[in-house]
Amino acid sequence: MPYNTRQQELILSYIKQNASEHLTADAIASALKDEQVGKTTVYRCLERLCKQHTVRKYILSEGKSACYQYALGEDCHRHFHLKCLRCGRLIHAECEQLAQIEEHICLEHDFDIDASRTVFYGICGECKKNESNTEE
Amino acid sequence: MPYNTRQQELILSYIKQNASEHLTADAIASALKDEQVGKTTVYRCLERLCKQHTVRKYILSEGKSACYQYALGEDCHRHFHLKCLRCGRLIHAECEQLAQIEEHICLEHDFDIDASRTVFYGICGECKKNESNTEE
DNA sequence: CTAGTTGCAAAGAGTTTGCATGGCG
DNA sequence: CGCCATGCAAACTCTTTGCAACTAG
Repeated sequence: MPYNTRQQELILSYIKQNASEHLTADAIASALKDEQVGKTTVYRCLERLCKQHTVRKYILSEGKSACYQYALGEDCHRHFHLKCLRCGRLIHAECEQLAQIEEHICLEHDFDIDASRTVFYGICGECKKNESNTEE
Repeated sequence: MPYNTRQQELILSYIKQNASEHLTADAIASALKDEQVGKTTVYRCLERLCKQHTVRKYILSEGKSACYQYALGEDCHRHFHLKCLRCGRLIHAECEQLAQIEEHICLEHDFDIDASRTVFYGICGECKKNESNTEE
């Protein structure tokens, strides 16, 4: 039977307020350091919140921190990540058609995609523009 | 100008011989410990081989070792890769609808996907079947 | 009360780096 | 010979764990 603690409230509240962003455990701990929330607690809370699917965990690149994001009520909210190989920018793509990719691959290829691990690599629009001028 | 060293030959040769498997840096180092190949060298060699696209690096599970696999000569620009997080199997998916994903992301998200770098992570059909019996 | 929660410090795992040595071309 | 490659040890990063103190229900 889970308890309601000050720290847990603060962490969840912070994640909700920043639902549009990817937050690392470290970022959350830093943001709440004035409120006296320990880093270990942040990790343990996030683990709990993930288990109950309140928060989604993304592993965007190896060795780097995992990212967390508030999982809005509707679970059709899965999104994919586009990572630019040139500038390194990470774009979150939320889009109906991308959700269909998941379905297609599941039905036709018998493969359940884990969107939290999957990253599309390529070149973003900005870099495409710059590339036409500046050849590498 | 890269040099040809004994260690590099051994590492590449081992990866080629085990092209059907996903190998961790540690596994490679262990397999070659009799041949006097240091772990640091394995890491640095793999890094080089990845850069020249001779080897592919996979992140199969968070916190765990990355895996490496020999990238066969095949032209991998035309299809996508599905990597099973459970069994490590790599599936090459060639399919008209997947090609449309590329187009969709290019047109709607202004992002040119590099299919040779992009890997979909998830659970394959085989593992899904096994999973229904053995809950984790 | 009593079981879940906290948080410091320390352990851990995987990977990277510093630096002196070794060896390819 | 010059320069890249090697390898040990130590550093590093992110995360988990041990354990005693704390607190919600």
